Amino acid sequence: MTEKDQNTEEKIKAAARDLFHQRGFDGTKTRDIAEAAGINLALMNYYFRSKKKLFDLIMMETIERFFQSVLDIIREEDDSMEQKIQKLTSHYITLLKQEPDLPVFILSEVRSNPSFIFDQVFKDNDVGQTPFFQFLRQSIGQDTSDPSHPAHILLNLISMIVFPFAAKPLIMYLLGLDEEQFHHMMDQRRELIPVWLHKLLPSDELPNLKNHEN
Amino acid sequence: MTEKDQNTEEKIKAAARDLFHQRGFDGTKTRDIAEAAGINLALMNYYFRSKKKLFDLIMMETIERFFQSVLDIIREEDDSMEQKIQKLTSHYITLLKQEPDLPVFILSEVRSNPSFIFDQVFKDNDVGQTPFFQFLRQSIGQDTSDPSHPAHILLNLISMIVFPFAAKPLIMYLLGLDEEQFHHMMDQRRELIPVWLHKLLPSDELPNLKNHEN
DNA sequence: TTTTGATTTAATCATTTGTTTAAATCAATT
DNA sequence: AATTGATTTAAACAAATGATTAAATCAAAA
Repeated sequence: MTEKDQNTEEKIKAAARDLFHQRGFDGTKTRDIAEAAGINLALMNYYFRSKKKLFDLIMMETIERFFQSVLDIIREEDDSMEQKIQKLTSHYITLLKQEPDLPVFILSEVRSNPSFIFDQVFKDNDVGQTPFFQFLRQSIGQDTSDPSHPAHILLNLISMIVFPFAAKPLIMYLLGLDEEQFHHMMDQRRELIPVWLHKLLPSDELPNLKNHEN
Repeated sequence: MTEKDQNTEEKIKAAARDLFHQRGFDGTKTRDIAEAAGINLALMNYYFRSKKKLFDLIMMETIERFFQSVLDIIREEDDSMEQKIQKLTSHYITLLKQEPDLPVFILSEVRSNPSFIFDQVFKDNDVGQTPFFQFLRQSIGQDTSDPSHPAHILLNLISMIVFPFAAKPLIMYLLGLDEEQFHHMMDQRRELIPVWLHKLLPSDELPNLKNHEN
């Protein structure tokens, strides 16, 4: 692996990542990747064996990058639940402003491949084994018709953060926004979502979400 | 157009709709459609000219079907805003429980084609020309940092309704739900979302969303 | 400088994929 | 029953697509 080779490999990965994120696996052609990376068609197979293997690599890196932050933020024991919510909201709005294609890419590729993608990524980092998620799953057994049930509240948090980016072109079209106005609205949601989430809870103490702090 | 012909045409459309909704345009092969419909490959071209034309037809019908209800519900002048919210929530949760593929299908196909899909559908029904959307667009010019700004509140409503279905496989995986538990949670959200939305507003009168009723 | 191994290229291959064609079949009318 | 037009079929085509090959190029080591 000389300097140039590494360079070529990275150029291919970067171009492939862009295209896969924008157009998905089926919508991306090997010749598109080669052209976007400025390399010979055969080099894609030389470095990554096949389109599918390249895709799997990028998919794994993408999922890992996307979900790693949840872990980091949730595990920080010095933060209160409110602080965690603020950090999650802020982090993901920043991320999605830069890469608005991520939600639809992940969701549309997950519908074909099922859980096996996540088994791969989550078994190493065991997101699911976090006290937070254990608490969540255990609470599923209980009455989920409670308006402040943790599963619903979490769903609402994720929905309010992610959906506007997933539906970005549609929202811009329907509300008649330009790129700048859209970003401005998302910046406002960075402050507003924690406020809204707080209103969804019965008291100031967030009794249903607090499980291992204060 | 004899009885049998109409039948064939409908069989093709039904099979194509299923496959396009599940796998998108690029992921659906003409031979898959033929096999699923139980017809000869050439009949797809005989009845619909090309895969693209068949797709465009189905896309238009799907979008129209999906958004027609918004219009019907929003335009009903005898309903208060709270009633409209209840009707919207209930209607779309019923629809998405039956067809959970719709959100990802629409969002992933819209990312390639831009607004031109909606121009087609919305110019006839002029969703955008509804007093509701005119009010919305006009209010964009004003201070959108207001926590109860209509654009944000509407975004939250749509997000809370649609996102859980868009992310259905992921949510089932992370929360460890089976199909029945997931549907049960969605049924609960039918009642809960209007309650939550109400909490996001400053007073009982929903001052920012009421524009042409009581 | 020569050698060696890695990298890059142009050309080609085999398969998949969307579409067409010409003949066969069917169903209604004469 | 024969005719007519619509529908269905099997076969084939051309282009697109993912992958491979053999030769050319390059860069470092001998």
